[in-house]
Amino acid sequence: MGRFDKEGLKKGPWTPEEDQKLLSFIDKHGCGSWRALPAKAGLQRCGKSCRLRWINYLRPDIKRGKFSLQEERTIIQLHALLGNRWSAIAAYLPSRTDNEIKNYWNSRLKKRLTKMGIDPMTHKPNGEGSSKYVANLSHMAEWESARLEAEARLVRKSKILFNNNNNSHNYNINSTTISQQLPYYQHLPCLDILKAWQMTSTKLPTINDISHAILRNNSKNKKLDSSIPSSTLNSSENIFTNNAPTTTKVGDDHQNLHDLSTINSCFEDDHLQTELPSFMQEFSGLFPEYTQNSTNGLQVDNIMGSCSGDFEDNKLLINWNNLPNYLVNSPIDCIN
DNA sequence: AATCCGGCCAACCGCTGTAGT
DNA sequence: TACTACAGCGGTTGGCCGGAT
Repeated sequence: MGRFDKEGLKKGPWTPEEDQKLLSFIDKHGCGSWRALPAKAGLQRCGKSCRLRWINYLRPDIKRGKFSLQEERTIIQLHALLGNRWSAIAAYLPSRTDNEIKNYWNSRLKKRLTKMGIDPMTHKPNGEGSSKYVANLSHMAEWESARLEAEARLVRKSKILFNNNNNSHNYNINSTTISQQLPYYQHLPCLDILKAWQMTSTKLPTINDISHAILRNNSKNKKLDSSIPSSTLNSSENIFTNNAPTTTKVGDDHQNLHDLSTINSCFEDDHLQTELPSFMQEFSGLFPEYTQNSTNGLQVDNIMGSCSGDFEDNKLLINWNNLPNYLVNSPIDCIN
């Protein structure tokens, strides 16, 4: 049964016995090194194959079965924004794997769009199509790419911080947690903060907000059991409710002050504080429906708080919610 | 009943980016 | 700085299954 490569490693479908071996090994030891895992687990497979089997099939949080209408819509809209970046799309559908989404797209959604007269690659109508659909997506694409840029910048920052303050993030390598399978940046406090902000905050955070939120998050996680990764921030918790530095009373105050100065210097030490406001200005005129009339718009007096000089007098009305969330909830009649 | 065909999906392959040395 | 090893990603393949003929 089964195929074998020239090194004697098994290929092809996994048997229930192999699954069981892999599961129980990961349960006991975690999945630190995929290369070393098969030998230790008694499997005649390459590490890559084990990793794939775990990520795409055995992981306990995987949702199997039919995609819901909402999920379909999310995939279509995110594909319009992100293209074939399946892992990025999967990040917005946490219980689905990139492979599953890719398969679903290739086998069904692509064909469905084609049938509707929409080019599945460009998301533009081949002939007469829905202009509303296309107009929505091109606006969204602009916003999303801008947002991704800003997020990437923050990730770089947080990575620096993360390395500098690494002693506050002691992940338990041996614990079997799903978050271990996430890309490294999803472990970083900064994105947690952005996520939480996007879901809960009614105002834009300033650099100070972000800095203090990072500190609170770090301090909180110092107290948690080490088996709980720091990325498990409760999405319903608004970490921006406490903005005043002097009232931050979490963890060791001395350490907080030290961490805060490190964070602030990181934000100050290159272009972030000048880039972000000008980049926001660039986009402020693009979408009048978001900058002027949106009923859900947010009054933004000073996007970068005290860090921005030029931008202080500009008042924008921006719906600065998480764009993919917006997309998921926005109607696109032509699809359903 | 046998064969064909298309849909579906798990798994593989090869490339790329990154961390470690 | 260059090199190596490895993880992760997206494209592709292969095989199973069910419906049509």
